[in-house]
Amino acid sequence: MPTLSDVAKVAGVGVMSVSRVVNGTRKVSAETERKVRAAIERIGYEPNEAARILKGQRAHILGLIVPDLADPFFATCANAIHETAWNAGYLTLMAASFHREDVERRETEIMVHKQVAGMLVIPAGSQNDHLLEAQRSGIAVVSMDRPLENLEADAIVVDNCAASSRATEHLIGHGHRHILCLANDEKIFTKSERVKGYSQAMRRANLPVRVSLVGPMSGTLSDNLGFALNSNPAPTAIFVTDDVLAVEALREFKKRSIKVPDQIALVSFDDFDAATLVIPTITVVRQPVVELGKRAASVLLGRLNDAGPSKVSQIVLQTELILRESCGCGHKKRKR
Amino acid sequence: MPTLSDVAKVAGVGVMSVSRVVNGTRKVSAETERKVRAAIERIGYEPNEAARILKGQRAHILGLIVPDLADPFFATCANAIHETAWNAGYLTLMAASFHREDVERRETEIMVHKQVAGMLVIPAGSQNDHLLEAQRSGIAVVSMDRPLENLEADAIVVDNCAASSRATEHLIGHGHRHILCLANDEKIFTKSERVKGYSQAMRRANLPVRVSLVGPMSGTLSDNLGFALNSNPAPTAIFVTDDVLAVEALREFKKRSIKVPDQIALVSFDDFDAATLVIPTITVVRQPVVELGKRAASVLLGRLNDAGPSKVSQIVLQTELILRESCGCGHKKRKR
DNA sequence: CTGAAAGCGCTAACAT
DNA sequence: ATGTTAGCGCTTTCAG
Repeated sequence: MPTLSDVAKVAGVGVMSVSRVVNGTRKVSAETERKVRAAIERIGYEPNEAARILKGQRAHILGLIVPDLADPFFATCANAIHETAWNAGYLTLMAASFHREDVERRETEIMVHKQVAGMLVIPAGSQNDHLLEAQRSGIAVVSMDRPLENLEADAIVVDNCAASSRATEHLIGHGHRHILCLANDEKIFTKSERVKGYSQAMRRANLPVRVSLVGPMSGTLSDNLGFALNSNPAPTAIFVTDDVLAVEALREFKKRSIKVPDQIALVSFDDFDAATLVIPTITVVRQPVVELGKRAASVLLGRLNDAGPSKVSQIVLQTELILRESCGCGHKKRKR
Repeated sequence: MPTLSDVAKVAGVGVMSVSRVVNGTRKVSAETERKVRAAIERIGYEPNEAARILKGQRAHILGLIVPDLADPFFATCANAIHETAWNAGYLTLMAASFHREDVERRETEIMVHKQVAGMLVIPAGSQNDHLLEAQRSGIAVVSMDRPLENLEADAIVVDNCAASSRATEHLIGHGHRHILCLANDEKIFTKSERVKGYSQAMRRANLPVRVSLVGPMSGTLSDNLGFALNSNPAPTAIFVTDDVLAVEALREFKKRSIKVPDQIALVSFDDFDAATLVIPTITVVRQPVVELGKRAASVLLGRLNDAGPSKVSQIVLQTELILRESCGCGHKKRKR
């Protein structure tokens, strides 16, 4: 591996001239620059990042922490971030917090210690002082999908609330008056925003708000759905706050031989492969996942270049309601 | 950030004693060790990796390159690798090659330059001299999913061929004699192994081998499937070499109102969410994705610890044939 | 505009 | 068993 002084020797100049050319730090005579560039080219010099970091510079690496790298939503996001970063000359150090705040904290500390240039996080919890710490040590932090509460940082989020209202209103538009909202009982920002959006839409239409929570504390989906369907008046439509839950609900309907959308209409958050394969196809809210990642990376990269710490931005991305059959749209008149 | 000499000062010993305690390089008196550990604890010292790297050591980072981080197969694998590496004290620098050999090459170079401890690769192409280069510079390389041709390296692969034979034989067992193999026309190791496995099974049973290739050079799935179905004798069963293709094929059958498995039976490679949601549910070959990642990471981590360069290993993982309805199993007698 | 020297934090090699 | 010195490749500082 050729070093900077190797270049200097070959070019017949001092090491600092080489350093200045490489970094564009200061004016160098055209003649010197030419010689240096030629020498670099000739011996194939690439700056040693470890030495730069030792001198206090930051690595050309972005840190990314998501709850689970195997989750399609996060994976798609991570891929988009990697691509954007790569095009700007950065690699991405990715980590999964496994939905655990303590793991996220330790990973953050290590990344800070490794002098990453900036961090992108989909935070697992609400206690985010480790990110504050990172910011204090001069690392730009951008949060995605969920805003950071106790900390001023750029955030890119999706308008979960408006999207859920729109989806709910669509069901109302189909004439439904008893619409159940099926959600997980986890306290996750995106999920509670979705329940909120549903509730607001129902209240605006003077319809009864009925939320059925599923989870370790609230019982199984099968049980809860059973109660709801046997209640009076029984819901004629259902809004599900995520794809995993939607898939489970569909299995349940299949098991109970309940016909969608005739007996019960359904709209789900998150688009998923199976949504266009099952009969009926499922109407969903599609999130701009790739854009979420790309924008987050762009914002972060922007911060790295601007020295001036401009005001933090909160970007809210809009969703798309993909109308298919499960909501009652589409004239599926063929008998089967 | 406290440094090694800070620790030395606090502990009242020389820097080397501290270094020795931290790295366990050599014997240190119990007394010294105690003092050093206390000092480290007190001022919260953590070794500076940049300085270590500058001295020629390797980073506590594994490099991972897969064709596409958003692909569920690769993402699951990446997640498993990250977890295994994390438990061993390593972070993972992940990159997507976007199925391009030149990108993979550049990413490899950068990772080598960053002094990663080892590399895990699902190679995008067959020209793998960049990985050879990495090996030469002392970095352990492990390939996954696809073996490396012109290079001696540990490899963890799935027995695509045997799995495909077994799937095909299952269809034969159902009495099918005309079985079509539907595959992509890309020249990817795993995919051609699957076609091979199908072909071998057919030949062993003295049945005609019929492979229908789909892709930019070979025409659309819709067209090719159309030809095949209109041929004489028409296939009564179909073996699909991956989930994406299976999903497309199912859409096509749905469009043409062809009933699975009555008119045509189907078995697919790769398990996928929708496989249990559609009617009928789809029989698939399930790959041990998580194990693939975990084993690959373990093998790599093993190499980092053993100084002795033992013989390269090739681990072949077995698959599971998940019997569902699309192959003709399961007595779906209820009329619908 | 350019160069020489000092030192970032660490460890290999040499002293003690 | 322990301490001292030199230097990894780079940039900051200070002279020229």
